Amino acid sequence: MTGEDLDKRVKAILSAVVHNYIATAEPVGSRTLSKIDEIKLSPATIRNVMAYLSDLGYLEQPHKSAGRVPTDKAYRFYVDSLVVANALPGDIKRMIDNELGESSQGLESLLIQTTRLLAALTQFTGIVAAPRVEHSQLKMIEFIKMNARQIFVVLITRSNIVHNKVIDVSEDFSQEFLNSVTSHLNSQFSGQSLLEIRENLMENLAVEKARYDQLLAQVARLSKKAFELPEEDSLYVEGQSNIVKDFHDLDKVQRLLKALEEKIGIINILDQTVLASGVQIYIGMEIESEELQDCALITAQYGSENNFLGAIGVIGPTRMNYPRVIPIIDYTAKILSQALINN
Amino acid sequence: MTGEDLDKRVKAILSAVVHNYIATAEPVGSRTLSKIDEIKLSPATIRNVMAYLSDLGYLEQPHKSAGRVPTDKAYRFYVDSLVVANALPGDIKRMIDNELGESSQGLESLLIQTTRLLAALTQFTGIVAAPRVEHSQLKMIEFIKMNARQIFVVLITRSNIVHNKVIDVSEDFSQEFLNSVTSHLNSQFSGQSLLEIRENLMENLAVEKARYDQLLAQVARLSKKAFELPEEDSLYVEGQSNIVKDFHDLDKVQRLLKALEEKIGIINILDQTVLASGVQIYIGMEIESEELQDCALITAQYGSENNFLGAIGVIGPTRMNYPRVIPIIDYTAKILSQALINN
DNA sequence: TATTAGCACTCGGTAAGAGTGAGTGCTAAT
DNA sequence: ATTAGCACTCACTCTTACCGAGTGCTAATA
Repeated sequence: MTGEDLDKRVKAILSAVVHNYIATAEPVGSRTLSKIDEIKLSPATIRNVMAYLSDLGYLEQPHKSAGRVPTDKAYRFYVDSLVVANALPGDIKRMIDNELGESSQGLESLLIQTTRLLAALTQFTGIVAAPRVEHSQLKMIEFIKMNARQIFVVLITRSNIVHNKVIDVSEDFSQEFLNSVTSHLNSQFSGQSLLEIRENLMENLAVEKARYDQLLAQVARLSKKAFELPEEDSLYVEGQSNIVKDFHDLDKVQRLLKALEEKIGIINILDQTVLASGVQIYIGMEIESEELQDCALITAQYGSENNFLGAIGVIGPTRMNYPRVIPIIDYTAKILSQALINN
Repeated sequence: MTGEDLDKRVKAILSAVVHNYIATAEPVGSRTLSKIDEIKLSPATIRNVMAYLSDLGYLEQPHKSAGRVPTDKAYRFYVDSLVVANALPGDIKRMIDNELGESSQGLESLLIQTTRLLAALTQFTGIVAAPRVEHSQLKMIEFIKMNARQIFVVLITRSNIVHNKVIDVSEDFSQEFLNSVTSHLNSQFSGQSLLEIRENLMENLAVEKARYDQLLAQVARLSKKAFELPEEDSLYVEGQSNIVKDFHDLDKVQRLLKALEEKIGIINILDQTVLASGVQIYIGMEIESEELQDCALITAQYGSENNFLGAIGVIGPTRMNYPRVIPIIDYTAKILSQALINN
């Protein structure tokens, strides 16, 4: 990304600054580095290197007589040079296993639990994007008549994920009739993605209309309604209160909370994650959202190898402890995926 | 509650202090009152009255040389003396009608939308407790077989509210068999509350066990699982970011956010509301929760006359604008109730 | 030639002191 | 019963001074 190829010693100092800043949240001075580190250099030498790193845009000074603070670029370097992520401590592993292992809970409560778990383990804000409906493949659909005007639709995907909703109808269909419609839909569309089904149905609808067959046209309309997609994929957010710890500016806190409430911006970012594989890290300006500056987003997709369903992650300050958080996200995504497959 | 019967003039001054404090969030001094109000009295006289009110516990001074601030007791007096609530402005009325009027959305999204609406209109934090399952009456139950080990249960109540979940079973029941079970359950239990049904089933289970009839015992276990209640009723919360505006203390903000995350405490308070009728107001210490001090909670139940389902409300600072907020809660609850009945 | 010691300089943060003003309680006059 | 007058309180703001961590630059050193 940035063509710079830094000297080994320069890299060591940059890493040390980032490391120290993550630990203390205080600007790092040359004296501190000279003392603490195995980089046996005098403060003066370190100052030279730091000035160099400032020129390259890796470090910043809050004001002239203060130590250095890492920029987004520095965090990016730091994260990229973390070749080996920390191993996940056994007790945390066990916590994740316990929380998500016991199955027999519905999708929704499983995802909520995952979100809470992420927040609790990382002490940041946990986010989980629910599986996207439109690309999932139909396993079966079922209609249950509620009353003359409403039908309850249950839709089960290949991944055993259940979606359901109520649709309004103008005609009073009998349950027997509904059953015949569903068995037809099941045999015709089973295995196709909801998006494909929708397209097929649109064609059908046109054909039936042309035929002037009242009943069939009604069935077509009914089916179309049943496969209509929800306006908005849902996002679970937990642990907002952790934001207060990390940002001491009330204004900043409010804008972050607002951004989390609006959800849509974050869903868009997570949508990218679902396509990429493994743990993804977005730092500061790499997140295109205005409000999420000074934040880092660590995410991973979940689902099975060839069928990724959604993404999980945490949002925290750019100065979060990456080596600690990354393996948590990674492992949680894996266990969640398993829980969904076993489902 | 407090036996005090205040002089008319004293009441006027107390009201004026509360009113002014709600508007400005600044401690109110005697000079301010003497100027602004139609109470044509000198600051000195007002000071006497204020000293009296301080003695009775209606007013407090942040420090000796500051104006007065209302206590919870003062807000309680103020709210109780609001005989006539403000009429709700037409445009707000229309907003509520528009947002909740258009039906054909599921229960969940309707409740979420209500929560958001409350937050948007009041600029405080909106909360909505979902209908409590256990007291609702069964209209019909339906089993859909997902696979050999899992069954999807749909449960529709008299109020046309749909609950659903996945249950795990050890036996591989056929769909036909499941249908026969549901038709039996429907005919036997339709109209009973879920709590009653559970009790009946427990008896059944005992009887069947005694009979050593393998199949019937299995059916009994299956039915029992189907009617098992969710561990926790759900609470929707929106507009947390508004908290930051009203509480300038970071620590306070964090504790409030935490309390909202935990939900259970707030659900308990709302449970009381479902039993009482009309708009309920809880001020400061009247809420038994530690974290919700300095907060007021305005709530109302929703549902039909003889069958209340849940409660809606807002949480804000005790110095919220009660005359403005109360009618919003009141009207929103009414429209939500209608939307659910029309459903 | 790379490193370091030395030094002048910067500047946020804290502390102390003074002045301001909104507000109070009390007393005496109306 | 009400009010004018007055001494007093105390948070807030502003100024001043000082401290110290940290810097950049230059000259000495290995």
